[in-house]
Amino acid sequence: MSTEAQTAKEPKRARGKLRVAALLDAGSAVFAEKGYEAATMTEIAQRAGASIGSLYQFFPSREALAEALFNRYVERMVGVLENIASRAAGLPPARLADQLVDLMLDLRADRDVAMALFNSVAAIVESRKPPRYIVRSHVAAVLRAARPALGEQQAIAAAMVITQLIKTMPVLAEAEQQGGRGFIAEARRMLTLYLERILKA
Amino acid sequence: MSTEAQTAKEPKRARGKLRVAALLDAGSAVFAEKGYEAATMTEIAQRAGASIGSLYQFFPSREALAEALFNRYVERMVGVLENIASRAAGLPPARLADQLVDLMLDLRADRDVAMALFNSVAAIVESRKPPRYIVRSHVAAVLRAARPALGEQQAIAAAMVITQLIKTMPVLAEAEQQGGRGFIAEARRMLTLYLERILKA
Amino acid sequence: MSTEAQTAKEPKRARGKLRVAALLDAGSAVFAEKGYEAATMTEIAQRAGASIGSLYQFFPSREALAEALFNRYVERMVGVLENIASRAAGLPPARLADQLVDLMLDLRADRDVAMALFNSVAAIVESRKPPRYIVRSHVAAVLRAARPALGEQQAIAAAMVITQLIKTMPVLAEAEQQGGRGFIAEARRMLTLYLERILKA
Amino acid sequence: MSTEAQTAKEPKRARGKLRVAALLDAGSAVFAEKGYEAATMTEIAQRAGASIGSLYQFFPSREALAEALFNRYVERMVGVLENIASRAAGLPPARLADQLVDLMLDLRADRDVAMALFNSVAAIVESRKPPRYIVRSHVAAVLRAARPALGEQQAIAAAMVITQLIKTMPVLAEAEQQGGRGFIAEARRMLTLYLERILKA
DNA sequence: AATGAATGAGTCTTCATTCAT
DNA sequence: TATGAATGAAGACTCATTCAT
Repeated sequence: MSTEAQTAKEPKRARGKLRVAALLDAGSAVFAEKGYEAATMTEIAQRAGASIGSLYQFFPSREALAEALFNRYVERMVGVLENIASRAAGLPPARLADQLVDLMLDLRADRDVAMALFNSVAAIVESRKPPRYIVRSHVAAVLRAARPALGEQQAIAAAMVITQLIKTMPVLAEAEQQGGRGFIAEARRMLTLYLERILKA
Repeated sequence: MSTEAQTAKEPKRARGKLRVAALLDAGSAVFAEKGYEAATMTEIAQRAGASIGSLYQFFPSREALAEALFNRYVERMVGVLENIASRAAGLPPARLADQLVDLMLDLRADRDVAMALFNSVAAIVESRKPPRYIVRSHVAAVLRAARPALGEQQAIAAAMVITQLIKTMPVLAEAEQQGGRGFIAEARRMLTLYLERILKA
Repeated sequence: MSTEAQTAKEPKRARGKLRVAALLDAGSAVFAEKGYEAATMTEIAQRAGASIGSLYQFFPSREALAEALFNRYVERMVGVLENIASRAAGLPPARLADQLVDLMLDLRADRDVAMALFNSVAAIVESRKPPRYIVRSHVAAVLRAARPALGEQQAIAAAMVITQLIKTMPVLAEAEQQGGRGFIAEARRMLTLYLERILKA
Repeated sequence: MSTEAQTAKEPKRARGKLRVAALLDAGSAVFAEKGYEAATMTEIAQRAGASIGSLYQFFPSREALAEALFNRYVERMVGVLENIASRAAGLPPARLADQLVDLMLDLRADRDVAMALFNSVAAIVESRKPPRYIVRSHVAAVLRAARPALGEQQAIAAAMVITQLIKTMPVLAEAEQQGGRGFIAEARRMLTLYLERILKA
């Protein structure tokens, strides 16, 4: 209920850091598999090889764990987007489209957790602006790096749609694993067509 | 293996039919608001003005209710898509894009439930092929109605991506309600560009 | 809770009698299969091809149905025992033992329900004396018919043990169906030995 | 098919062991009083002075508790029977009969639970062979200890009937408490007569 | 009489969280 | 710090029984 999830405690020693990493990974896996509500702290602790008490030592509530996981996702995402932005100038649209598509394919696992958590966790939902807009604004930054003349409003609107489109990559990837053909290629095409229009002189 | 959720029971009297309709609407609202796991049968019954026993009379499990709701969504979606297909021949790409975008905006409420359920309900996940592919294949039918020369494989791949793109409309619509500008217009543009390429002679 | 189970309503017409018979048979089957607590009125009605309302028309409570079933068992039992008593004079012990053993084997199905109900139904438990002692006293009557000189107290004590022994016949019969050999024969032997001693001049 | 009830969890601390003992005793009492289906986990927990959560900590389901109780019964039974077997050689039939009768009278409480559970619990019913045959085979071992020349098949058949007979002791004992006379004595007589025949040279 | 919808108390079971050891 | 036992509110689901049609 209470909106303000206590934040995770910083581990002071190496042993603690390992434990925290294991707990985050376990949480990531379980949340992704079962969703936020259906995931249980007990299972997360078990999968990390820790006791339930130990889990609560570092993450004082399930919400705190979820938030930590979500932040990790946003940080990784932002890291990659900044990297893309730094290399965006002069990149042909098709190449830029590839980078954005591959970004989501690479971070697929992270995205699964993020999705599972996004609509469920109060602390995340209420601080919605930050995470959602952070990613979008970094996509906008990529666009403006590729074409500095682009207006800010236009960059934001375009970034919004692009963000939504590339978010669906994991679904397409899975559909291909199930035997589908050419889904991701088609998405690259759609994105390329759009970028050509947006970024053209 | 056999996760066969018992299916909804058909009401045999007038009163029952009204009840079922009210229960479906309540379920739709609650699932959409809270997600599958967090939604409680008690709240759904209350919101429909029924007792918990009455809810279980017609939907023998939460899963059965979810499934019924999902089916309702697919049916509505298919209905509209068939309608679009019947009028697709000769329609300019921009018009077709509008129809597809508006479809999702109109069925927004239904789609919210569908999203909430899709990844959570075993019965739906397991029968995933039908629902997911049903919508996709109807989008493909629209494309082939607009341009009969389109190859089947290509129609399917394009339909997949288009389906994913239009699925994000509700998010864009909500973002606009929160003050954003031009998101949906930008999505129409992306889709139009893509359709022009796909459907061009 | 209330100890006094309303008794079953008498059907006035032929159609009603058929229905009652079907309900009793269905009740017998379901109680025997699942036990008193686990048996549900709904299933009993269904198995009899009747609606739940129809079931309650004739048996105003689950307890009333159980009691009717139990009475039917006692009546059948008593009927056979009276028949045996009428032919008991001069019968060799081994023949008498056979009759008693066969009695239980023949009424096996009835006995399964009776067992399922005996310890569970308040109305039966509280009126315990009648049913339990009725059977026992009829066994005692058989003994005294076979040997009139037998004292009443002794006849009762012997009848008690004999009753308990023959009650186990269904178990032995089932064990033989599962591949066991000679169980019932051995029971006949035990009973014969005992009767020889009890009935000898 | 696989009705594998999760089994009881072993307590790892002293406090847990006390709890488990109290829970087993409470379960034993309640199951014996009300039968498997009618016994509620809430009442069992209350009677053990524990919270419902505490009960489920060690017995993850009602079935698991029942199974643990049943196993305890079989173990105790087997313990006594092995003791009897070790002293059976040369014992006169009347003494052996006494031992077997007293065994059931002593373990009366355990037997009441066992009876309550035997026909109700899937996990027990399905593993029926082990428990049922374990007791029977230990009775057979007693017989062969008393008379080594006894054939194995004959020992088993006799043990089956003897097992069934002595199982009825609790009923007889209760009937005597209600004012009856000589029931148990008569049962001893029946068993003695049978053993004299079975064990005679 | 027959039918089936309505009710809601009561059961089992789960799980986040706290705390003693 | 680590562990695991304790707690109890909460939720899914059942079912005997009643009643309107």
